[in-house]
Amino acid sequence: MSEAAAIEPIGKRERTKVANRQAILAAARRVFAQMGYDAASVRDIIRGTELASGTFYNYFRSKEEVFEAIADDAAHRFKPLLRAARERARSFEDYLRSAFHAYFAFISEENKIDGRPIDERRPHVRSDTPEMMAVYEEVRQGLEDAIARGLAPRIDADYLACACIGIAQEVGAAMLRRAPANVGAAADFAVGLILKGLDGAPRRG
Amino acid sequence: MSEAAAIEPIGKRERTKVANRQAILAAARRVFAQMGYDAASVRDIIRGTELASGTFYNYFRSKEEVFEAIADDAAHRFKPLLRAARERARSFEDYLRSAFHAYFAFISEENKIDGRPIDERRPHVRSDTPEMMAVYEEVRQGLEDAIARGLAPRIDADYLACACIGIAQEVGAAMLRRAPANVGAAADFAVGLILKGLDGAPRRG
Amino acid sequence: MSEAAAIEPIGKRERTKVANRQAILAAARRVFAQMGYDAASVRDIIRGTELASGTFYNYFRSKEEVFEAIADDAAHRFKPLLRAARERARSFEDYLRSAFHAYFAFISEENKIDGRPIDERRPHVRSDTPEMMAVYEEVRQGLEDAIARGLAPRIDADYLACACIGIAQEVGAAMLRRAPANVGAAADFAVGLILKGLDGAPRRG
Amino acid sequence: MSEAAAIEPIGKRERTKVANRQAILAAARRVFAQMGYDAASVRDIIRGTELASGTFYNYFRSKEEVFEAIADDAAHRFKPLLRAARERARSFEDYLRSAFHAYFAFISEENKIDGRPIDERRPHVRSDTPEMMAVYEEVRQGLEDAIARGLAPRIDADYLACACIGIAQEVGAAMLRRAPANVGAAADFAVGLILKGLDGAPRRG
DNA sequence: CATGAATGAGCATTCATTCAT
DNA sequence: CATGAATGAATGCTCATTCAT
Repeated sequence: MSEAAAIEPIGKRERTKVANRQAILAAARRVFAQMGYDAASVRDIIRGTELASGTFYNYFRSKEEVFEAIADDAAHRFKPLLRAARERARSFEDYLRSAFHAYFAFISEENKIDGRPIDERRPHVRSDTPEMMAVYEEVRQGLEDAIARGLAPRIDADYLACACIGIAQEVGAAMLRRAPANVGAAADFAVGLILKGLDGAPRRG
Repeated sequence: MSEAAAIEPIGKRERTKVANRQAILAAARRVFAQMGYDAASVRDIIRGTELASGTFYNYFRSKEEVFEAIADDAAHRFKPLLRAARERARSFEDYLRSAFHAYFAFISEENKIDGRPIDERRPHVRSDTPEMMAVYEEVRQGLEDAIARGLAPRIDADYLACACIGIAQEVGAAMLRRAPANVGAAADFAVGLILKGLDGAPRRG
Repeated sequence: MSEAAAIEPIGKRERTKVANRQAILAAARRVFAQMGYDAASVRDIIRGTELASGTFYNYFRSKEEVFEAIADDAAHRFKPLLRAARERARSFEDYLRSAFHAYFAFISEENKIDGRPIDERRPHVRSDTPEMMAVYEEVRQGLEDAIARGLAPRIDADYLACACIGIAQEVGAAMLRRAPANVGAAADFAVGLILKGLDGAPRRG
Repeated sequence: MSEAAAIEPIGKRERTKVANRQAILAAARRVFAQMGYDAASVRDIIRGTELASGTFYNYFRSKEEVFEAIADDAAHRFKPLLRAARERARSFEDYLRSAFHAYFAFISEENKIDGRPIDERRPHVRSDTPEMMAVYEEVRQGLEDAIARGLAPRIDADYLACACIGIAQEVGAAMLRRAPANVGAAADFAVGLILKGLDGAPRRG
C-alpha cells in the first residue's frame, strides 16, 4: 500500500486534472499556432480537446490566461538554455552562435504537433513570444556586456537586439519552411551575417 | 446643370462611388492601425465613415478584402519607389541603402493619422504587409542579380532576404518607437549591419 | 401623392420598426408578468415574439431597459388619470375613491393579454411598479395636503401611504382573482376601510 | 469512544449531518437576504458554507427547496406566536393588535444578520412568505369568528385579510427602513387604521 | 446604388447538477 | 456521506451579412 502510494501518489482525480490541463494547453498551442491568438476563440481551444466547454473555466479564466500559461511555460523552458549558452560561451561569437542555435532548436521543437512539423503556409502572423523576448533581453544584455568589455564595437544595442530578433524570427520561419529544418545551418547564417555581414554569411554550394 | 456640376462637385464629392471607396479605405486604415486587424470589425470601419453598414458590401466583400485593398494600394505606392531606387543605384550598397531608406520613410509616413504618429504600444503583432513582400522580392531579386554579376558573395539569397525583412521590420518598429523617427540613421544601421556585420554598423555617440 | 403621404406618412420600414418595438414590449410585459422580472431572460422575451434574437438589441440594450420602457409607459398612462382624479375631487374621500378606482381599473386593464385576464395563480411576487409609486406619491401628497387643510387628522403620512399601497396591491390582486373583476366594489372596500376602518367597509350581501 | 464522543462533539459539530443542514440554511438565509432570492445561486449559498458544492444536494434538491425549508422553519416559529396571541386575546381589537405586534416583531428579528438589521434599499420585491400566509389565514379565520360572534361587522373577510396582509407588508417594510424599528408604534398604527380608519390611527407629535 | 433593420450563428461565461473517488 | 471536477444547457450579447425599401 505504501508502495502503491509511492507509485501512484496522485489519485486518478489528480491525474486527470493534470492531464486535462495539459490537454487544454496543447490544444491552445495548436490553435494559436494555426489561427493566431486573436482569431482563436476559447471554443476553438476546447473543441481541440475532448472536454466540455465549461471545463475550460475550471483551469483558466480566459483565453488570455491560457496564453500566459503557455508563454510562461515556454519561457521557463527556454530561458535556462539561453543562460547555459551564455555561461559556456568562450567569446561573443560563441555566445551568439549558442543563442541562435538554442532558439532555432527550440522553435523547431515547438513547431511540432505530435512530433510532426506544423504546416506553416498560412498568412504569416508573428506576435512577440516569450522566447522572443528572452532572446531580445539576452542579446541586448550580452551585447552591452561585450561592448563594455571591449569585445564588440560601440553600436546601438537596442537596434542590434531588434535586428537579431528580426533575423531570428524570419530566418527561423524560413528554416521551418524547409523540411527538414537544419538548425545548425540557420544559426551559422545568422551569426555570420551579424558578425561580418554579407562576407561573413556562409557561401552556398 | 453643367454650372451646378461645376459648383457642386466638391460639396457632393462625398457621395461619388470613388469617394465612398476612399472613405472606407481611409477608415479601415485608421481602424486597423488603432485596434489591430483582428480586433477591428467591419462595424468599426463603417462607424468611421458616414456611410450605412450595408454600403460597405457594395465595395468590399469582407474585412479581409478591404485589408487586401489597402495592402495592394500600399504596394502600388511603394513598389515604384523601390524600383526607382534600384534604377538609380550605382552599387549594391547604394541599392540596399535606397531600399531601406524608402521602406523606413514609407512606414514612417504610413504610421501617421492626420499627420501625427500613432502610438504603437499595443501588443506587437506583425503580419506580412505587401510593402514587406515587395522588399522581400526586391532584395532577393537584387541580391541574385548582384551575385550573378559577381558584386556579392554567393550566399543563401532566400535567407538573406528573410533577414532583411526581419531587420526592416524590427528596426523599423524600434525606429517608430523613438520619436521623432530618424529614417536615415535607421537605414544606415541596417545597411551597415548587412554589409559588414557588427563592424559595419554605425558607432554610437 | 401628398394625400398618400398624409395617409401613410411613415414608410413600411418605420411601421415595422414601431410594430417590432411594440411586439417586444408586449412580449416583455407578458413574460415579466408570467415569470417575474428576475426569472425572465431576454431570450424568453424574444421567444415571445417572431423576431430574431439579435433584433432585441436593436431596440433595447438590456432586459433592464425594456423594463424601464414598460414602466415609463405605464407611468405615463397612469399618472394623468391620477392627476385628473385629484383635480376633480370635491373632498378627501372623493379623491381617495377616484385614486383607488383609477388604480384598480388600470391594473384590471393591464392584466389582460389580448383582452383576456392573465391567470394569476403563480407564486405571488410583487415588485414596485411605477403605477404603485405614483399611487404612493399621490396619496402621500394628497394626505399631507388634506392634513394641512384640516380635512384629515394629523397621522403618519408615510405609514398611511404605505398602507394604501399595501391595500391597493393586495386587494387589487384579490380582485383580479375574482372573475369578473369588480373595480367599483374593490374601490369602495378600500376607501371605506381607510376612512372608517371596519365600520366603514361595505357590508356583505 | 463514548469518551471521545463526549469530548469531541463540539469541535466536530460542524461535520454532523444536522449541523451541515443548519449551515446551509444559515448561508441561504444570509444570501437570500443580501442578494434576493432570484439573484442568489446555489453556488452563492455553498460558497457561504465550508462545504463542497456536491454536498448541497445531499440535503436539498434545489434552491427552491432550501427556500421552502427556510420558509417552513419561519412558519413553524411564527405560527405558535400567532396562536398564543389569539388565545390570550380578550377582544377582537386585542387579538388584532397581538397579531400585528407578533408579525412586526418577527420580521424585525428576521431582518437581522448576526443581530444587525439588513440594509433594505434594494429594489423592493415581495413574495408570499409563509408567515404572511399564516397572518392571512389567522386574520381571515379570526375575522370570520368575530363576525359570526357578532363582534365585527359582516364585511368581506377575504378582502379584509388581503388588506391586512398588504398593510402588514408595507408598513412593516417602512418600519424596518426607520432605524430603530418601533414595533409597538407600527402595530398601533395598523390596528388603529383597520378598526377606525383615519380617525383611529395614532396622531403624530 | 444607399440605407439600416433583421437575421441568426457564434462567443464568453455561468451555473445547476451529476458522479467517480 | 463528503468531495470537487466535469458536464452541457442556457444566457447576454456582438457581428457579419442580407435584403426590402
